[in-house]
Amino acid sequence: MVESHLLDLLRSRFSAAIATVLGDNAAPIDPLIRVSQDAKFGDYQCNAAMSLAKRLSAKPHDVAKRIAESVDLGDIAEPLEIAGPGFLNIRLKNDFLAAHIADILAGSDEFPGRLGVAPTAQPLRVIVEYSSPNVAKLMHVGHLRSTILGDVFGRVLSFIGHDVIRQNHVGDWGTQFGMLIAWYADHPMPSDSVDFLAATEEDYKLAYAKFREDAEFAERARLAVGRLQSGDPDARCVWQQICRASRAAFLATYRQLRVLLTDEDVRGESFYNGRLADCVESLRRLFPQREPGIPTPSEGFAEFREDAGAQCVFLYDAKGQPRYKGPDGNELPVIVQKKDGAYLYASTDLAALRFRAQDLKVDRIIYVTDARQKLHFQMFFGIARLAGWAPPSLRLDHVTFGSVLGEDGTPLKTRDGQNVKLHELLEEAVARAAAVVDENEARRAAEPGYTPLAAEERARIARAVGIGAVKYADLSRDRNGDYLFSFDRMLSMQGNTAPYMLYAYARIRSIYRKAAERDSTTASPSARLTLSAAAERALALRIARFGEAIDIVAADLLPHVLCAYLYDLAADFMRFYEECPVLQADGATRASRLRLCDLTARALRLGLDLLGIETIDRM
RNA sequence: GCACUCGUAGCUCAAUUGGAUAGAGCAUCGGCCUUCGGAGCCGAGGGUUGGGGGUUCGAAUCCCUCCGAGUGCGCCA
Repeated sequence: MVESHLLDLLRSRFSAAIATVLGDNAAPIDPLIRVSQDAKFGDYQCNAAMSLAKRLSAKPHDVAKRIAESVDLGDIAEPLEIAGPGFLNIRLKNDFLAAHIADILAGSDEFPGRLGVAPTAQPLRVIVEYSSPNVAKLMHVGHLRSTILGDVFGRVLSFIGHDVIRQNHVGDWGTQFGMLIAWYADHPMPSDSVDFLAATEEDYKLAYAKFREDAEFAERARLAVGRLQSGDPDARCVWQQICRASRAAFLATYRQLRVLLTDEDVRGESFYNGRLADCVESLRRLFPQREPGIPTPSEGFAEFREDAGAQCVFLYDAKGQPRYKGPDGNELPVIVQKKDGAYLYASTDLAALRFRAQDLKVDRIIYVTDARQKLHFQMFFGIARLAGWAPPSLRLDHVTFGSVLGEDGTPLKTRDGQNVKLHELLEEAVARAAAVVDENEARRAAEPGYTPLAAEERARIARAVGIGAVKYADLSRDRNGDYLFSFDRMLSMQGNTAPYMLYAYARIRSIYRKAAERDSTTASPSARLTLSAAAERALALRIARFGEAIDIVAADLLPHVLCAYLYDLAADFMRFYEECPVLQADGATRASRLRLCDLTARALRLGLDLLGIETIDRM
């Protein structure tokens, strides 16, 4: 086994030592290896002694001593230090650390370009369902987090080696199309321009107003729903035009956002239309009303029955009590078919899950939607499990996130209370970034020997910084909470922001440009690394820990952990940059430092790429 | 009423899922430009982790209980 991470390596060494201490037939114990919070406690620490003390009826300090005597770290760490009640502080040898990042991470290992991250031993087929905007409407801030987060999950899981299927579950079906079809029978449809969605969104508002005022129009709209669903060519033609133009607009936004979703990832609600009736009938068969007196299974059960004219599934726990209740205290059903016969999103989600499990044969489905839909997903997962459509081997995750709030702490809206259009928000971010770039250029123009940036390159930088800032600001927060949107903070150079990270990267590129100008010696892959300065060592250790962050993001779907790592990496580099001259250093030191720069740049670029953020050589 | 999320420095956020003296950025105050990009770096002050109990070697983290904020709860998605 390749112990690509230092953490893995230490775990296995300490597990062996603890096994020795405990004796032969003891169950394996987690060695509790943690990263030390303070450099004076070493690089890592083993915290197992305290918890083992009681079990061995010995003093924690003595247990720590026995572990320290048993563990084989001669080649990788300085002698262990026992501190406090029984902490074992581990300080890696400089030579080992240098060799580790040079050999394992530099691409001479079996996973070149992966910075030491090995592909998973158990690749799974994973669906990531995200973004999911509504056809005939502009995307707004409400779609931002799902789109950005879902894209990172797809990138990271794919990087880890899983077979990722992206699904854009767009809202392209439903009663609103009746109104639009009826409306466009009397009015021209907007052309497939960039403003198509803005126009259809306005038309929808007009159609909806007319629907409520004009009984004749309302009737035609209702009939149009039926015509669409029964495949009437005219109705379908209008619908298809709307869907096609909408998709083109979505794709433009995805390109702008550097999101990987393509036209082929679109599998809208309409796709499942033909499967809904069978889905509901299957539920009716699977969940008959229970005879009284039959013992309830431990996992609970479901009942299918009509209630107030709607076809419903009711969920019960192991005691036969309703799992969910409404505000009136009555049991709360999942409605799978309305009293007028129409289907709802619960039926669509169930049909989609069946399709994915049976036809796409996936091992895991990740739904990226906001936290407000939590109850829906709990109920829907519950039905899918009880129906057997989601067997225990199929992992289901509802990845939730909070709302985007404005500076006043309320959900982000325009002054007139409208949703903020996504393209407008992104354009403003790029415009603000461009202003900063221009300001910086104007200041630096006075510097001797400065070659100004071409207008085209300035624009490219502004896009990378502006879009990167919006994405990074979102991703760097723990997704569970709401998050305060602030252009000023996200475009700030200080702190955990995209510009700070991009600046660190650009500084490294600048060193390489300068090195190439002066003479041709840049980093040679065989250069020996020496870590004599504190800043060199700290940077090297940070680089070696790249895989730890990736592991956490992949396991817990928490991108902010990767952001925090990259911030620490960039900050470590900045300190190194201040303390350790690279190009002025001579011979071996210079080669070694160039190597550190190269590794830092690679880690930053790969990390940011997994976050869907573009790096730039100058800014 | 029930359920979920959250409450950490004046502000915006972390805390490797139970580890040592709770860390960053902003703001405030003070240092560093004849050296590779100062969009930078270093330092100082700033905390009863909403309150109170409990669990244990050890709690921001787990349990109970109050307080406060947000969200959801039958035919929208």
